[in-house]
Amino acid sequence: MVLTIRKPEIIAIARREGKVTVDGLVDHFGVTPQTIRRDLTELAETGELERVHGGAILPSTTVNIAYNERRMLNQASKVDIASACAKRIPNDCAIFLNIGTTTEAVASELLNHEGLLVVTNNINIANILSSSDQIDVIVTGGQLRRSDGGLIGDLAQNTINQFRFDYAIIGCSALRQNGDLMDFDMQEVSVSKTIIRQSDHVMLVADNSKFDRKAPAFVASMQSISTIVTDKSVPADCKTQCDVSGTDIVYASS
Amino acid sequence: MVLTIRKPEIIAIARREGKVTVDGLVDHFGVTPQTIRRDLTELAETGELERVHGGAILPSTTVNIAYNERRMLNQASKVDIASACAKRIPNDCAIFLNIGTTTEAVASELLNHEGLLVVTNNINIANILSSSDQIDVIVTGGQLRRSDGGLIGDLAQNTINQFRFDYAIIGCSALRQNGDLMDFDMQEVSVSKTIIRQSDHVMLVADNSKFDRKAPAFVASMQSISTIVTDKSVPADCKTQCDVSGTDIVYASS
DNA sequence: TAAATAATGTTCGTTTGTGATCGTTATCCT
DNA sequence: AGGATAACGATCACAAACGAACATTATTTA
Repeated sequence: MVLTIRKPEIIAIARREGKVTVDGLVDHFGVTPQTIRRDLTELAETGELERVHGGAILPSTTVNIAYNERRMLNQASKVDIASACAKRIPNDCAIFLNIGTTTEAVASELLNHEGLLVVTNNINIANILSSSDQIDVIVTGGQLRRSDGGLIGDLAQNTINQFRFDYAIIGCSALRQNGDLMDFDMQEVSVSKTIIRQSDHVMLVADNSKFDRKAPAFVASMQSISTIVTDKSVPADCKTQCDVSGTDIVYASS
Repeated sequence: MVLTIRKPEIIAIARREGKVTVDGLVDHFGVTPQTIRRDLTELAETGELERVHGGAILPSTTVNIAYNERRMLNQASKVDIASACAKRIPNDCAIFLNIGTTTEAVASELLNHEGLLVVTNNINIANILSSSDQIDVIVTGGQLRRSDGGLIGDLAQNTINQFRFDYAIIGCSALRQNGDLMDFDMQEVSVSKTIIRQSDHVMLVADNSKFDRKAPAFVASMQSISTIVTDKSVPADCKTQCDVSGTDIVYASS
């Protein structure tokens, strides 16, 4: 057993991207392929990764493939956004993390925070955060939606109602030009509304693609949002709306 | 103790960056590599960091390793027991799966059942069952216990109270010779009691090692158990008690 | 202030992770 | 299918990192 200093970062990349390549890690760490191969072999021996030709992947049992692919969408933007979001969250506070791939990225970025109480209705986030002993995780109950690991239904909502949060990190399916948050799923809408009501600061994490999408159900207007963290410049209409409602806009950069 | 000033800062850096290097700390503190090595060695001895060549990393995996080892204990017996248990559970019914490595094994064996509604307070079980589209999974809320993926606290109990189960599959920390189920954790005891109260059939899964153990908290007597699934023959006292209370004994065989 | 103790720096022999080479094996492409 | 190409694991040499022992400096205590 050798335990290299690169191990945690390799695991983090694998968690984030679902896989790692030898070449990618060579570029990332500036070492030879041989060294990376040794690292991956070790990680495979301890069962933390599964070795494949050219790299390694997450152990197959834990991953939902369709979901994992969606997770890869705009991966780079999501990580940037998540990182910017995590930087604005202090230690020792109570936060809620909602369903969504971007909020999952935020969870990963929060792993080095201390003294957090995190409530979530996303079982993937619970899995991610369970590796930190500095973070108390509370899971809302609810029916498990296999497509994305979300917990939905009355149970979730009732649980959320019992808490007050310093920060809520939420995503949305789509953002209208006027800054309205929209979603596909009615059940999620009522959960999101509850979260917003119970939180001092509401941070919306949304990459640029949300502006091109449509979704039927109204969640909230920009007025409810304290901060929006995104990757590229937001449409003018939305920016105006943010000014009116006093919403901070944070642009993530890599 | 040598480290008075640098220790908290080293830990802080490690938490923030996921790792520390000897060189980096040398620059940071303006001391010699040897001093840093001494610091890191001490931090490693107290388990606060894990030493690697060139620096140190966070010991993030320790909890999971401990649990994984426990899961492997008596693995063969557990699979046998789980298989026998799963065979006695029909399709299209509502069941509860409690915290425990053996109940996790049962979850794996249930993957080919159809039309099940499974409620669980074990996040690992939720992960396992999420790969079947024939099983509806409901997760109780609660605080996530990192050591075993259990969800505990009032939230869990309140959720369970809202359901009635055809079958409950429960484990226990120890079984007394007279057939009393015992547990280590008071919080789990009250959850288990609730489960038993809400279920038509209660199946206890317990490998033989439970008879050799002691645990302080009383969960239930054999009278509450409909079926006990185990691997080897149970002690005479316990068997008598089963006869009295009408508890079926099922011996798993591979 | 002097003695005692702890912390840090220095030196040196030892360990070990890394890179290079090479023969083998898996994957890709026609 | 079968050759081309890339990835792989084993082995070895080397340099960096390591720990032990001792010297030196800071800090505490009497």
